[in-house]
Amino acid sequence: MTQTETDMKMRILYAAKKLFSRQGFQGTSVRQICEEAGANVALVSYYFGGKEKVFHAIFEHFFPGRHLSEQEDHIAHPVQGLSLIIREIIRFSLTDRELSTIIQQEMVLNTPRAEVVNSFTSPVWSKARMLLEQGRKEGLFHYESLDQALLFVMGATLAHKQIGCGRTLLSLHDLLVDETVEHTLHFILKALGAPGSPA
Amino acid sequence: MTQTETDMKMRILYAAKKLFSRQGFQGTSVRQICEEAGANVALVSYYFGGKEKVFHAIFEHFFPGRHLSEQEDHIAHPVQGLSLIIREIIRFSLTDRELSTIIQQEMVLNTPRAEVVNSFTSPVWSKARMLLEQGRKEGLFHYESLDQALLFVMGATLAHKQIGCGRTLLSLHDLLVDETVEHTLHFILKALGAPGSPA
DNA sequence: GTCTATATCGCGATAGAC
DNA sequence: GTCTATCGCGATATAGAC
Repeated sequence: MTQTETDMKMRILYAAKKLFSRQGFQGTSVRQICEEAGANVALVSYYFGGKEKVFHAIFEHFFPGRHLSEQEDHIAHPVQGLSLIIREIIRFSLTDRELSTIIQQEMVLNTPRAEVVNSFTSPVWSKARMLLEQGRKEGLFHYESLDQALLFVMGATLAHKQIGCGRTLLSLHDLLVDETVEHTLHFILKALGAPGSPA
Repeated sequence: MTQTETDMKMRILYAAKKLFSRQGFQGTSVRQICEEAGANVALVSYYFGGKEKVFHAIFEHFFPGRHLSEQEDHIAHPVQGLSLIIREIIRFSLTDRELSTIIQQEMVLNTPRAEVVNSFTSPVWSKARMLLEQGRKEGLFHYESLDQALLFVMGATLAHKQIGCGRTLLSLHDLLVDETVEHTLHFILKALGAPGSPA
């Protein structure tokens, strides 16, 4: 793999990631990607073997693979463990907004590609579910239905992604990462009745 | 407008609504819509004047126009008012899942159509924002940032829509409307420190 | 009001020159 | 490794028969 090959491959990858996040997979043509990357139309086939393969390549390249799953094993305590997961998810989705938008798009549209995406994301939520359940047994969390609790946590955690509609409703248009993380975590822990959350 | 015209128009409308929600606007062809509706391919142009117009027609037909905006005026009390809004939004999005999915899709993909959608949905959230602010002044809600609070409320309210990924994570695959409404509301009010929410 | 047939377009992918 | 030219397909939309 020469330097120029890597270079052009990566430029296509970045261009595709950008355009997919803004227009969706279906709404983005190979021609557009190559124009954005300054590459010839044929190079997508040459380097990746098709548009679909570009999508997969983006994922394998940019998804923060073990970043979460390694750390979370170290934390067995429900409150701290759940907090870590939520923190990392928000941090990721606010840092690589393009990739997290792509994930959301595939989920919402229930694409064939969504299953691949799911295989990356669902282990994390599965861990969150475990911690919620364990935390209730230990008297740290208070809720009626585990399903409803998990649903609530997911919704609150991914709130900022759902809000294309709210952009005009918010006075600050660019969310500060740390502030968003802390406030969201605060709301969630309070809702779950976790110890240490002020009434 | 004859009965047969209305009939076929509506059949196309229902077919399009169904397919748009499952495959997205771009992912659905006029041919598919007409096959689903048992109509000829040319009838979409004849009745509506194009695929895009079908989308708008769906919206004008099925969006619960005044259903919310009328009622909410009657309630000035922040806790009760916000509760009503949240209740109605969840109820709507669980009742007409097709339309609410379409709304979500257009928002996420940031389509030109999203702006139209926004004009229907944003007044409701704007009211919610007002009630949040007013509620804090009256000492009923407790939060630091109004933006972050609104964001949280929106995320939690629309949680079930965001969760295509969670389908395998939940043990109950069909959410009961009333149960979901009550639990979500409970979580939100507790997170906001509203009076009457048990610690 | 509904049909067939067709015009026009843009897509993804590739063969083959360089 | 990169280009041009083109193939084959399926899309929307419409003209015109019935």
